[in-house]
Amino acid sequence: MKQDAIAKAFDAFLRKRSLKLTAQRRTILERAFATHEHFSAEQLYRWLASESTAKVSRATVYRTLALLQEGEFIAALDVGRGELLYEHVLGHRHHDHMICLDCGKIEEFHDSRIEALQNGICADKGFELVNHTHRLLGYCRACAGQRRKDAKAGTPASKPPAHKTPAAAGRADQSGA
Amino acid sequence: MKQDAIAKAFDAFLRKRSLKLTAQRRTILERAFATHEHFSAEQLYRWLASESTAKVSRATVYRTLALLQEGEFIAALDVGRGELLYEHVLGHRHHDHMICLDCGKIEEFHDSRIEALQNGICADKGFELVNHTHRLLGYCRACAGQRRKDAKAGTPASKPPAHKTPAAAGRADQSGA
DNA sequence: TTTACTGCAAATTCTTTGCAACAAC
DNA sequence: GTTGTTGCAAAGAATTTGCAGTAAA
Repeated sequence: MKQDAIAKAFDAFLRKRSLKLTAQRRTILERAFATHEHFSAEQLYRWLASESTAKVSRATVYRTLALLQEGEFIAALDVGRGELLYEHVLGHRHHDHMICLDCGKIEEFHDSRIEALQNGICADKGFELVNHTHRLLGYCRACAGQRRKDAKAGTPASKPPAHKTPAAAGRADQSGA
Repeated sequence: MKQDAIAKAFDAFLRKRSLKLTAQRRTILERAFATHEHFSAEQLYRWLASESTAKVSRATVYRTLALLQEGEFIAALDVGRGELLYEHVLGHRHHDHMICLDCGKIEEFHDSRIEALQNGICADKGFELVNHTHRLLGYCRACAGQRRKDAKAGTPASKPPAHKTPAAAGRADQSGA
């Protein structure tokens, strides 16, 4: 889906709710759809601060991301690091995520057999499914290989994930409960 | 699994890491295993504050919950309300969750066919699975029924979830991304 | 006695909000 | 002109942390 169509859809969405299409909203929409990575609010804010001439405040970034989420232009993903990541979804097929606990890499997967089973479960319980998140946490091929090597070489402990705030560590551990 | 066996396991866990079994830790462990509901750190803190004679500080509650999580005595679950909920897992079979967006009710489900498919996907990608979370968000039977009734009666908007902080609303919306 | 633990209050992190100035429509 | 928006800085919420005193082992 190209920027143009997206912009139009956003405009329509805003119009439907009697909201206004401002320069900031346009900027944020464009930047969000210009990347194919997952990004955080802070990340997007910094991109705009450094790349763009027009500056947008953090507050507006948060407010607009919320709006884009409501309109299902983007979706939020909690990778367990204390902050939410976003990805654009308009024009993309639904998928779920495999998250590497070491390097943070996110791979996407989709399996319609799983989704079918999921629907069956909901039907059985009379549960009206709105959406779902299915996260697989573990080590990507590269990191898994490295860890095996380290283990053999006698580096017993795993190095701490090269990531974010220690504060977020706990949240990451949402062990498949 | 009974309290006694659990206490023993905790003791062993602590001993293995040269940590000490304190009165506070014992109190927290017991209370966490005495409930069959999902609870937050704050909830547990308040339970202890009101029910128990020995008072435990919030900081210790957080610290001990983290410890119990590491030892896989309990697991954390993010229901998208800005705080983590915990449930004890020691001696319980793994399961996933269906979360009602209206009343907050949590139902558990388990489907080994899904887990098998999941493992297959990981094998294909060389992903070493450590754990997973599979959350189904929607409306439980009771709330779904109520909503249908409201809709017919001409109560077009959905009442706001009778829950927590508005701040958490955004996080809840992690639309199946 | 040594080493770890606790409570307190202050600090952090991400995110939201009140409000006055401002810009779409 | 209206009505919705922005930016700022202050407010929040959940959780963590430094430190001095306390208690297991």
